[in-house]
Amino acid sequence: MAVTLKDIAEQAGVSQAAVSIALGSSGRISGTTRDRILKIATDLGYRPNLLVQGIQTGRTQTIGLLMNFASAFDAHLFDGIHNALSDQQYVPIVLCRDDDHGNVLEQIHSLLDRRVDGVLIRPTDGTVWEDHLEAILQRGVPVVALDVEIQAKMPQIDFCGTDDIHGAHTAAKHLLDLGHRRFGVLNSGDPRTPMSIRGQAFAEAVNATKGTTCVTQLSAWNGRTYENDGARALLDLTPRPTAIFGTSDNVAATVVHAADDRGLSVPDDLSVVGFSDTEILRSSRPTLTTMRQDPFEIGRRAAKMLLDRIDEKHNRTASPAPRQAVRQKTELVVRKSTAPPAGS
Amino acid sequence: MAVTLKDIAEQAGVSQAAVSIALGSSGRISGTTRDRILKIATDLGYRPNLLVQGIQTGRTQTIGLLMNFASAFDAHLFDGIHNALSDQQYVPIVLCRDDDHGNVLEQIHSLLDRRVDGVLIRPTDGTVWEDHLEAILQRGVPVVALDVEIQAKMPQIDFCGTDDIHGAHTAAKHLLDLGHRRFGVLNSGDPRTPMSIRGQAFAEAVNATKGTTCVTQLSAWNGRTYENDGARALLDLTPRPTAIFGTSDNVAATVVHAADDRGLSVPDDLSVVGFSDTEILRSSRPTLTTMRQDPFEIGRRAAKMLLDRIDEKHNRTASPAPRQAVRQKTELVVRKSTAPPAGS
DNA sequence: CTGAAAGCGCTTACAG
DNA sequence: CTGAAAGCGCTTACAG
Repeated sequence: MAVTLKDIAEQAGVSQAAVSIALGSSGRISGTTRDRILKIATDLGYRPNLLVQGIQTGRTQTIGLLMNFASAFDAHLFDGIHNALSDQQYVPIVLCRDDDHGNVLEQIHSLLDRRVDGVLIRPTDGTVWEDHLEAILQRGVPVVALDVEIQAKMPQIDFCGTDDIHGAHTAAKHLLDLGHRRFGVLNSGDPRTPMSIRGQAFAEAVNATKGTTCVTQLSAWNGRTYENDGARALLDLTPRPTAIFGTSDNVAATVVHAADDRGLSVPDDLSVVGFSDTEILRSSRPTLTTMRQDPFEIGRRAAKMLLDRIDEKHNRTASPAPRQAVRQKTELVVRKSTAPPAGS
Repeated sequence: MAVTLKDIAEQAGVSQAAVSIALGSSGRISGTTRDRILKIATDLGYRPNLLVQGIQTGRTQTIGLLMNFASAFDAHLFDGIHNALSDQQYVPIVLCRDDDHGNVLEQIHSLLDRRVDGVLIRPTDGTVWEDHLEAILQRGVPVVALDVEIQAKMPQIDFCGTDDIHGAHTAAKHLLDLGHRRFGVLNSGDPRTPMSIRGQAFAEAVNATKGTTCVTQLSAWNGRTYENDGARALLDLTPRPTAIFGTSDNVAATVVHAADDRGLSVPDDLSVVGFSDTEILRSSRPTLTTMRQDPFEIGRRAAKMLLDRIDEKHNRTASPAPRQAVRQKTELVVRKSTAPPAGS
């Protein structure tokens, strides 16, 4: 069906090996025959079979991507990854946590069986990644963690994500500078997630100032949205916090809504800070003060790190570079949801 | 490195072909040796090389997926696809429109070169898909269109999406029943998109009732969010519409915001209906009346249709089934953004 | 019922 | 500088 090297070889009157070499980069074939072969290949619409090349060269130009999609943040992460990959003719096989078939190990094997050159993984949910990653590392397949750092900082696994601690400190400073002293933090469950890291860093930062209080609440994630319960609990405190740090824009939005339900005005009665600067919330009322992340750039950078590792593995020149952990800085975006506390 | 059939054959003292047959389904090997071979395979941790199997059998257990991610709707679409695929040990190579590398044809070749068994495609943006799809169809690779129907209804391309016309009619009926007669429709650019189809169907439905007016406006999509300009233009009409149909939840949200900016109350001064029932907007204020879609089910169904076509192709029993076009019904969800017009 | 051989479409040593 | 051969790890006719 498809055109093969053999077809070209027959038309050109040379061996199949000669065609393979002519089409390859290692200019081993004289200019004139080479041009002739190339022309025939083009005319016939030749396309290499990447499966065979993969077997032969040990490179499939394919990576595995393990991540879930829920928000616009995730979408941008993917766009960045896709952008870096397509620059180098790579494509991703994308697998996500599936409630019915939660077997991560099987997914990893599914990637390995297809001989992916590397794996990009966003290690969310409670999975014990350290165990599952064994299979990948044994095969010598590079792995990069995306957005969420793997708890046991394995020396073979690079990381690319956000400087959550710095971001949370900046948010804390913003609110402290405005004069706030009673804080609430709205967090999510898993201690490994960026959200938790932010929440802890925020609490540390405000606690370093005398005369402050800071109460942390958890917000339940039902798989699709956050519940309002955590936000309500914070607003029911006596005395009520004057400022609440939402560890993501989405939980921050639940605070705004809960305040609205109680007739509290943001920012007059309550200041709210989010984290991410997701576009979808840019039109929220009031507009949200937040720490801007650049998920596209995180995705792009992470994919590049992975591609570099893959190259490194094939050009066995020097010894491999040490583990890299890139943490991108966030930027404070002040909008209408923060103000000095009432009566200050 | 990896365990091969040869390794197993040596340990078992049989030929490599025997191992291949023993591991396959066609019980051609006697029970006792077969069990022995299976045990050795398990002990050695044998995993088949799917690249080789792909070359050999013509099936890679891999499909190509061409779609962009932006909203939660897209994420659910993907979840549904993933769910159906993983049921059958399939994985998707996911490619999306990339502003810098917009060459769809190259992406298609990139999939074909990797010998995907089928392609699932969401034919958004202005691309002339009919042309690009040639390359796929020539190879005999099945294609299913997802969510957006390809304009020229090619007989080889199945479709799975939403019954937009029925949904728009239902929305129109809801507002007409409430007593509205002056309508606005907020739409998006491309006439092939579901949004446009909904807008037209809505206008038709209300125009079928005497004494109604219906003005359509376009809302600009800046690649990440919708601008408010279209919504403002509708609110500036004299007389102002009493009800606006947003052809997606996101544009409906811009209407609510624009109304808010003008001090108009929803639903007292203005009724707004959305389309999709995206979770992220369930917490909007006021909560939005909308036509609920089930993107998970659309994705799942579309992927199943594709897998069926792939099977059909390999089990050349009967002649192929005719083109299928599945349009899922939507459900009207009445919330707080719709009410009878003022003064009625 | 089982083994030896051919073949899938390439690349890469190895001879001339 | 070029051709013929071997090999990647499988599956599937084809002989015994």
